[in-house]
Amino acid sequence: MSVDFNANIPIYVQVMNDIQRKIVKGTYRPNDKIESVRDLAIQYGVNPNTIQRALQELEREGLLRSERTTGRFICDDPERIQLCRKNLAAQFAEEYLRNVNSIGMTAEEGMDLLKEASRNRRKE
Amino acid sequence: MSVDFNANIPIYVQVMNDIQRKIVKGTYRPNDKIESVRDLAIQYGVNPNTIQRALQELEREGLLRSERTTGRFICDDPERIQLCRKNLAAQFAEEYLRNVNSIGMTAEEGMDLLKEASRNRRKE
Amino acid sequence: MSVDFNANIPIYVQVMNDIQRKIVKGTYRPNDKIESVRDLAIQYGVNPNTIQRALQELEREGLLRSERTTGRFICDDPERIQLCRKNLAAQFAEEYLRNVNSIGMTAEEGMDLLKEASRNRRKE
Amino acid sequence: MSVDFNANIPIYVQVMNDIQRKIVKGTYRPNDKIESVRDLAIQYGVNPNTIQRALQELEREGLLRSERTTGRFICDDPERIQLCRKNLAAQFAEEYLRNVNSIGMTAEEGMDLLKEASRNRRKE
DNA sequence: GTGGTCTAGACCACC
DNA sequence: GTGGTCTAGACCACA
Repeated sequence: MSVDFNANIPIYVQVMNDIQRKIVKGTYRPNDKIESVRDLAIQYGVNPNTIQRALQELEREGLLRSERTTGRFICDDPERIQLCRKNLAAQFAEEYLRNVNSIGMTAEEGMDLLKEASRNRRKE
Repeated sequence: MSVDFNANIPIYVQVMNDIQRKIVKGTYRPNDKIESVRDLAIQYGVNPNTIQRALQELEREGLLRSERTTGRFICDDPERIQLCRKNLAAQFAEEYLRNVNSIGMTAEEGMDLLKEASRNRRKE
Repeated sequence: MSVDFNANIPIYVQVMNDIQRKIVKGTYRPNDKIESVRDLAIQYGVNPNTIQRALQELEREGLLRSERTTGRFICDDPERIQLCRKNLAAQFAEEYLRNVNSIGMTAEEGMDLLKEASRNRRKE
Repeated sequence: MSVDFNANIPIYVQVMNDIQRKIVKGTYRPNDKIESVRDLAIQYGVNPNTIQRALQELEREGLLRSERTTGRFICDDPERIQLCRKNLAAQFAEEYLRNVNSIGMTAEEGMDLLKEASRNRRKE
């Protein structure tokens, strides 16, 4: 649920991804006002500048828009969000296939592997 | 096939992953002698220090062993390599499930997505 | 025709420019009564404070005068308005020359460029 | 030649524009190494972070590329730079036409105005 | 109170 | 020495 700050990946990217996923998942809905930079900084336990940067990147991607002095808002175009969701999903699948392929597995083996992993997950 | 150096991931990690995958994939076979640091540096087009570090990490994981004067060799224990392969594969699957989940997809949807991506790949 | 609120330029400046241009263009004629702050706020879709500030600046420039209880009026001196128009025009030309110059174009090339842009505009 | 810091425009944008123009103008040539962030910060008399941001934006536009630990380089694709130059020029012309139009001048009057301004400039 | 900009200063991995 | 990240803290215009 929360974000780990252990990794090699810059914090602002982690925050960015987290928010992006909340948008495409629907946790944030189109046209919602997002929390202020300062509030998000407290929530994530990082510096406001770090949040600022994450939000700027999302703005550039068109998932957010900022209205000066009133706050930042989730993009109000559901299609754009859906497109982003599809892109993300395709990206995940592509990465997975590339990964299994790189260790000499066919896509079919990759599918079986996934089924098993999925079963294991359910048990936990 | 080759390694991208655009990414944010340190080059030595990219090299390390590439070699690791060649080992579990069988491109390098158990007990094979691996190319010299100097040769690998030329192959990958990077600084020898970078190769050095990548190989050190692989040694630490037990996939390589170095013999002082004769060079570095692939681990001669096929089981260890198989284990590593399984671990990698499980890791990939786990990551994929975590990803699709984070954008509100079930494992089933993830499977379908994968099938489609797999079909698209074949066409290319 | 209308005013964009995307830009980085403060809204009150945008409004100010818009009104100023309407004055020098003749949309507002000398001695005309301008709409009330409240009405302009509705027209532009912004906060009345924003309009208030824009009008104050125009007063300072002498293009408007306010009469306490009856409202604000366009300056009644046509010469003053003409002067303002010339200044604006010269400012535009100066800026354009500075711009093309900064990317290594001569004034002549700038003229040609303009002709072409003018043709393209007409087509749209 | 130098950059003014009076304006309302953020410093990083001013720096960005200045460098962009030097690139399209040819002051920086394709594949040139640009000065380090620290050096540019001294040259422009601003904080290194400010330079950092300006360069990042230029990278995003594809005019620069950064190679970790070795420095930043001007884009090595002359076509891309030419394209950028044309875009800038068209943008300037478009802006000028919009401006003169907004005060009720035709494109022809705008051309004449420009000729005059150009003559005045030469005299200075 | 909001987003935006800027500074000063620090630390890091990489080469 | 290079780019990159992050923090802490400040100030500003805007509504």
